[in-house]
Parts: sequence; C-alpha cells; structure tokens
Amino acid sequence: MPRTKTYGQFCPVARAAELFAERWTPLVLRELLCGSTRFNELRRGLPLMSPSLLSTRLKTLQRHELITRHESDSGGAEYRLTEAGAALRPVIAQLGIWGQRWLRSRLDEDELDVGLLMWDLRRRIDLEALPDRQVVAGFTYPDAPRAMTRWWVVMDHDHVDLCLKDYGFDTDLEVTTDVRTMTRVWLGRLTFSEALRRRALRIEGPQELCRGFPGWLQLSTFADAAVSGD
Amino acid sequence: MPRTKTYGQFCPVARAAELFAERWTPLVLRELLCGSTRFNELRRGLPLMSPSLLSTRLKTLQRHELITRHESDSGGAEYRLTEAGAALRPVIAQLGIWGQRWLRSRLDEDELDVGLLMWDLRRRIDLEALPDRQVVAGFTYPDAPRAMTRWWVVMDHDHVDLCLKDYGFDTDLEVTTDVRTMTRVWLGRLTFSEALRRRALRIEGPQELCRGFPGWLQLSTFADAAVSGD
DNA sequence: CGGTATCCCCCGCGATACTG
DNA sequence: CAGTATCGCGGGGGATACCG
Repeated sequence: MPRTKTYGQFCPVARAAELFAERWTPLVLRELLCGSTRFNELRRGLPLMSPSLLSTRLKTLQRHELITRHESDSGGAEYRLTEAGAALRPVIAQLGIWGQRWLRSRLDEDELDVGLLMWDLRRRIDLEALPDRQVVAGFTYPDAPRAMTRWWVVMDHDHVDLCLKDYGFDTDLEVTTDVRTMTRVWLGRLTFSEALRRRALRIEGPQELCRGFPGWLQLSTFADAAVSGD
Repeated sequence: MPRTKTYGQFCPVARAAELFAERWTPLVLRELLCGSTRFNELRRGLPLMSPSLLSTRLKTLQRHELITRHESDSGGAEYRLTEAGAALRPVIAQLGIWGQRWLRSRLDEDELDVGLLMWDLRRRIDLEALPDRQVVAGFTYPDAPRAMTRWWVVMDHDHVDLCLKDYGFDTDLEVTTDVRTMTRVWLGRLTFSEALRRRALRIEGPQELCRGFPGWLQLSTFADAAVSGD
C-alpha cells in the first residue's frame, strides 16, 4: 500500500482525523468559525500559511462539503461553513480549551504577533456595550516592530475597522502597553486591573470610556479557560 | 523561517493543534484513552502504523507530558496518560461524534478490518451483565480472509480474551455474520434486531444467552451518535 | 483582490530488518 | 515482547512570482 492520507480504519475518530488533523486545517476552521469568509481575510488570520496551501485546503474542505464557495455580489468569493462544517465547532472549542488549560506557553518572541492580536481583538468588540456614537481607540505598542507600533480601532454602531495607518482620526481613547502584556490580558492570563496596577498597560481618555474599556473589549473566547498568573 | 512544526500563533487552538493534529496522534490518543498501555497493545489497535513511528509519537507525547512511561513489574513498559493527556478525552470524543454524524462512510473493503473490529469489541464487553461463569462466544465471518474467519471470545468474571486460534474451548454461543454487517451494528448504523431480521446475522445457543447477547456486547462509544440506515 | 503556477527542498513516514 | 536502526521515496508545503 502506497502512502495514503487515510488510516484504513472504520472508527469515526480515524475518519474524522483524516480530514481534521491535517496541518493548518484546524486553524482554517477556526478562522471560518470566527466569521471570516474572504480569502484574504482568512490569510490575515493565518499569516504564516502560504496562499497556495490555503487554496488547497479550501478545496479539500469544499470537496468534503464542509464549506461552500459563492461568488460574492461585491466581487470575489465567499467561503461559508456548511452545517457539517459548522458542526466542528465543539471540536475546535474543546481543542482550544484544552490548549488554554494545559499548554503553558511562554509567549516568547516567535509567538507574539501584534497583527494577529489586533486582528483577533477587532472581532471581539461588543458593539452593544459601546456608547451610541463612533469611538476611535488608539493602541500604541512601543515594543512592536516599527511599522506595527500604532493602531487605530474605529468602532461605530455596526462595524469595526482596524487601521495601521493614521487616517487622521482623533482618538477618544489611548491604550499604551507592550505586546506581551496585551496578549496575556487577551488570553485571560492577566486581568486588566492587574496590568493597570503594574503599570504595564495604560488607558487614557474620558473617564467613562476608560472605565468602559474592559467591558466592551471582550477577551478571547478561551480566556475563561485560562490559568492566570502566566 | 525554515519549516517548523509550529504555527507561530499564540492562539490556544494553534498551540493545541501543533500537538494534536499530527498524523496518527489522534488515534494513538484514542487507544490510550480506551485503556491500552503496552506498546504491542497499541500496535494492535493501529495495525497500519509502523512501530518506529509509534515510538516517535510516544516520545513526543512523553516530552510534552501527556503520557508517562513506566517499566512494568511484569516486564516491558506501560504508557499511561497524565492528567493533561486524559484531559484530551473531550476533544477525541467530539471528533468521534462529529465523524459518526457527518462522515458517511461507505464501509468499503479497505476500511473493513475484522481484526480491528474484534479488538475494539473485546474492549466493550459488559462483564457485569454476563452470567457469573465463563462464557465462550465463537464468531464466524465467512467473508473474512481465511486466517481471520473464526474468532473466540473467552469471557470470565474479570477478564476477556480474544483468540484467533482454536484453543479447544466449547462455545456457549455462536455468532455468524459478515464483516460489514457486524461493523455496521458495532457503529450503531444497524440494530441487532434489524440485522437478525434480515438474516445478515445469526446467533445460536441457549436462549437466555442469545437474548442477553445484545445487552452484554456494548457497541462502540460512538454508536449513539450514529445516523442509522447506513 | 483572489487566487494559480511553479519550483524545489527536505523530512515525514512507510518498509523492513534487526536487537536486547 | 518492546522497541531501534536504517534507508529511500514521495509529496507536503514553503517561497515566490505571476495572472485575471
């Protein structure tokens, strides 16, 4: 028997693993489950995955009917999970909970990624909790690579934009911290208040916005499973 | 950056996938979760996995403290899940449930494997439900490869033995069927009674044993999630 | 923007044999 | 029984460029 990608077992775990446990696939599914639909949107959440490989994986997922591909009205294509694909949510969820609980990441240099952090964070803004007007938050990471130190998050009632370039907005709120601190807060390993107390994170702006900040900035969906303290 | 096995992401899903979503690893974990501890016991549940690769995977799992390795009193070594390893049970469970629900296997030739079927089945005998004496069941699969048509399952109060050779036991019970039917029953895709009605499966022996059979032979842990009807 | 095409390396892993 | 050793190949996938 030549090399095959199958395991030759009837066991449902084996059959599921043939699809699911392939390199990058769980992360592609994570992105889709988080709501990304466009190719380049997916790429942004998977910066180290080559486009050709992403393309290959998307085709495989289509072939097995876990996703569909539609030409979008606005041009380009959209990938959406089918019912079968969406049913993988509990698998991803359990995997993430396990990772959060049992994998003590040291969060070193090569795992920290401001771009990814801000991209994830953008998806978890609770627009309901925001004041009923546009709010612009500026994030400054003095320790990030030069081109990535300064971010704008522009939120209005139904939409969040993330910008790296200065679009000339005045900010309502200024957050200054380092990548590792913000990542730890995001992952639930450090509370906002502890980070503030240690002066590892600073929030500046009108008091009601500063007070509201930890409320409308929801943390990672896995933050609950965190073991705090690093 | 050269090829690495990591994804370079802080996301818990990514970190967990680095470990979990490697070829064969989910199946090794499945075997360990089902109670196998010895190298050759694991091999038996993973007949197509080469011993060297199994050895490699076991080392990786040790390195990440998902399993421990003890020299056993009876000679040889035993692999046991640590707390962290055992905590992967929900992941495997969800994966299996998903596979069972959404992957319509046609159960063709290359997935059917009597040896594997009998090996799995052996693990799911409800000894409590058996009469309080030794029971020997004979299984005959006329369609299986010549050396694999005839099986003995020897059950006493605390122990189940599976034999391919005739050890000269008289059997209390005789089951005759084909591999595909028994596999479908095992997976919950076909009920015992339906199989009997179609004469795809025959049980012979004293009436109380025949009646008890579907009760003490528990099905796959994923049978509940099955979509019956094939 | 939304992908393909191509190239090539490298190593995962399958096969087999062998050892304490 | 419980693994190790060795070898060789094939193709996965990284890098990059390019196209519609």
